[in-house]
Amino acid sequence: MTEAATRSGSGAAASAPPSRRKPNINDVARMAGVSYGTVSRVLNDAPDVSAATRERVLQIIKDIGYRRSRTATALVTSRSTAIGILTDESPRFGPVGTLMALEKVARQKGYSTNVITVEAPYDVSVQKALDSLDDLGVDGIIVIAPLVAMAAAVWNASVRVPVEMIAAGASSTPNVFTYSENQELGARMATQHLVDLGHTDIAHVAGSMDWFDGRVRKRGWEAALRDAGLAPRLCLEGDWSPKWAYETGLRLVKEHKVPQAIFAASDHTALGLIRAFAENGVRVPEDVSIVGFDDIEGSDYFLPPLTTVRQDFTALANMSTEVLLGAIEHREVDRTPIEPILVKRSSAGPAQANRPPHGELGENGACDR
Amino acid sequence: MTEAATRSGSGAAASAPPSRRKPNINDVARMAGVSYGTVSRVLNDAPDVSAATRERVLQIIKDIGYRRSRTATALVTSRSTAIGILTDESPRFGPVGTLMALEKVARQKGYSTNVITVEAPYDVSVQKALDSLDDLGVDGIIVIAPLVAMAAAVWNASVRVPVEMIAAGASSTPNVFTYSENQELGARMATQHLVDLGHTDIAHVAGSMDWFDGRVRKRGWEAALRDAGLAPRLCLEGDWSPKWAYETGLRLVKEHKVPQAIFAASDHTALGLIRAFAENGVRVPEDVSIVGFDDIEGSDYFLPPLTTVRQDFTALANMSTEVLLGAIEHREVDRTPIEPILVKRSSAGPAQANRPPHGELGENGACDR
DNA sequence: ACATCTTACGTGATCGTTCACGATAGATTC
DNA sequence: GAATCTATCGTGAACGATCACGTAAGATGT
Repeated sequence: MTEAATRSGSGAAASAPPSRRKPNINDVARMAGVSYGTVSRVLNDAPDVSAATRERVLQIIKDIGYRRSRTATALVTSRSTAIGILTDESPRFGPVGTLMALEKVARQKGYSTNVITVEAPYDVSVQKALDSLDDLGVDGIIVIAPLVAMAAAVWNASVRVPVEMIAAGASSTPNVFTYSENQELGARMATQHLVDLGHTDIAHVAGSMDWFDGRVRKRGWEAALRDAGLAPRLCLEGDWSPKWAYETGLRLVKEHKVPQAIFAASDHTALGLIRAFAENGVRVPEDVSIVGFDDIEGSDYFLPPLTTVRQDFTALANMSTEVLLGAIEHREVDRTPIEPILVKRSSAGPAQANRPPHGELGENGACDR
Repeated sequence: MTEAATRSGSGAAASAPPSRRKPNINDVARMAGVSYGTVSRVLNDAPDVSAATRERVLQIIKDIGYRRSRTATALVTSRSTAIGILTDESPRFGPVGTLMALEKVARQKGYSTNVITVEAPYDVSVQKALDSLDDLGVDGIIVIAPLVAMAAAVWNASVRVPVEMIAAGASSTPNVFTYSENQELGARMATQHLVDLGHTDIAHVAGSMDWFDGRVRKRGWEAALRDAGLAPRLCLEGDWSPKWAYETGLRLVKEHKVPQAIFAASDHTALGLIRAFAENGVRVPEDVSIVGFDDIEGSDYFLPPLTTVRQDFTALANMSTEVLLGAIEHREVDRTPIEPILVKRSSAGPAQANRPPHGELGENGACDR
C-alpha cells in the first residue's frame, strides 16, 4: 500500500482546500490573446479560425489543464450528452449485466449516464424517476424493464425525451420504443438442443410470468416443441428463485412426475432443481437432462456443469445505445435483435431408451402453478 | 399490455415533437404576478416572502408543472448535488451490490449519481474517469475499489472534490479517505465458527491477494486462529474463480491433503471446492466442513446449503454516503465500519473424532500458490 | 410628525458556455 | 485605386437559475 499523491493538485478530502479556481474559457482566451468566441470555435472544431491560432489555443488548453464545463454547455445548448438509465433495484443477473455494459458503451460514444433504480409499486416510482431524469436534462432514456408492471408504468408515463425500453418481446408504442435480445430464440435453441438429444418429453420449469423474460422464454419453448411436432406437456410457473425450484423439484420426485428433460427458465432455477433431484437419487443428466438460461458465474461449476444459454450483454448494450442515439439524433439505425448462444456443457445428455416418457399428466399446453 | 400515454405531455420517441417549451422561473413569476427573485426565494425556502405569495407561487408551480433546472442551479452555485461513483467494470457480487445500494441511498438524500466503470490498466482509466466526473461537476466521489491496483491509481490521482474509497482494510491518505465493511471481522467469525465446531485443522482457500477483500479475509482467518491458539497451516491463494477452486480441490484430494475444515474466501470458491470433493466422494460436511463468504444468490441451494458470511450492502451504502456527504458539507460523522453476519447453514458440521488432522504439510503461516 | 426598523419584494450581476452577427483586415477584381 | 470578397476574429445576447443589494410600504418608538 503505497503512500499518496505524487501528482500536483491538492486533494480535498480533509477540509476545504485552497485549490485554485478551475480555469474557464476566458482564462484560455486571455492567455492565448484571443477572444472567448475564438476559443469556443476551436473547442467545437468550428471553421473560421486559422490553423495558427487554433494550435496556440489548443496548446494553452493543454498547458493549464482547461476542461470545458459540461454544465454551462448543457445550459445553453439544452443538450446534456447524458442519457438516463432506469432499472429495477434488485441486482439480478441480466439487468445488472446490461446496466454495466450500457454505461461503458455510452461513455465510449461520448455520453455520460445517470442511473436511477426503481422498485414496486412501479406506477409511482417510475414516473418519479423519469421526472428526475428529465430534471437532470438527459437527452434520452433507456429503461431496463424486465418486469411487465414496470414496463406498463413506463408506457403510462409522460416524458419529453426519447425513451427506449429493453424488454424482451414487449411491443413498442408511439411514446416508447422497444429493443431487446432475442430471448425467444434462446429458449428455442435450448429446447431444440433437448430435442436433438432425442428427448420427446420436454418440460419447462418457467420463471415468473410477471417478467417478460419468463413469458418469452416459455413462448420459445412452446415454439420449439411445435416445430418438432411435440406436444407441450408439463410446464410449471415460478418466481426464478432456487428455493421455489427446489421445492418444485421435490414435488416432481414425490409425485413421480420427473420428465425426461427440462428446460429451466434460468440457471438459478436449474440450480434448485438439481439439488432436489440430487438429494433424491435422480441423476443429471442420466435420469433427467436439464438446460438453463443465463450462464451465471459458476454455472460451469455446478454439479454437473450446466448447459445453458448465454446472452451477449455488451452487444445488447451496443445496439440499444445505438438505437437510442439514433432516435436522439434523428437517424435510422438497424434494429435487429441480438442472438444469444447455446453453451453446451454436461447437464443435458442423450435420451435413455429404457426410460420412456411418462404419460399420465400435463393437459396440453396448460401451465400449472 | 395496455395502450399508451394517458397523461398529458406528448412523448417524443418517434420524431421531434412540438412539445411545449419547459416552463422556467420567469414563467412562474409572471403568472404569479411576482418577480423571479421571489420565486427563487420560495424555491429555496428562504425567508422574506409572505405566506400568501408563497402559497400562490407554490400553486402555480404545481399547476404548470414547473421543475427547477438542475443545470442552471449547478452553474450558478457550482454545486451539483450529484455524486460520482467509480467502480470496476466486472459485475462482481460485492461491488454491484454496493453500487445499487449506493444509488438508492444517495437519491434518498437528494443526490443524483454519475456512474463510471473502469478497467485495467487502472492508472490511466482511473484518472480519466476521475476527470470525467470532475467535468460533470460532482460534489464528491465514491470509489468502489476492491482491487489494490485500482486503489493505488486513486491514491496517485488528483481530484478537486472529496474522494471516499470503499476498500476493505485500505488506509486513508490526506487526499482520499477510506471506509468499508469490517470484512476481517467477517472472516474471523467464519473461522471462529469452525473453531467452535471443534475443528483444529482449518485451512484457508483464499481469494486473490490483488484484492483487498482477499487480503483482509486472510488476515481475519489468521487472527481467529491465533486467538484460538491454533497454528495456521494450509493456505492457498487463488483468483476467486470456481474453476481455480475446483482444480485446487482436485489437487487436495489427489495429494491426500484435504483438511478438516476450510474457510473459503468466497462462495464461488466454495462452489468449486465442493464440486471437486463431491466428484471424489469427499462429503461435505461429514468429511470436510466448509464456510464461504458473500451469501450470493443460490448459495442456500448449493449442495449442501452453504454456511457463509453476509454483508449488509444497504447499511454499507448508507454509512459511506453519510461519510462522504459529511466531508462535502464539513460535518463530523461516525465512521465505525459495518459488521457482517454469519449465516449458518449446513456446509459446516462438528469435527469428527475419527478423522484426525493431517500433519504432514503446511509450513506455518505461509501461503502457497 | 419625524426618524428608524421590519417585512416583503424587485433588480442587476453572475456562473461558463454557444451562437448569430458584425467588424476588420488583406487579397482580389475591374 | 475604389469596390468587392473572403478569411478571421470580436461582441452581445441568451440559457435558467442564485444571491447580494436596493427600495417601498407599513409598523414602531419618541
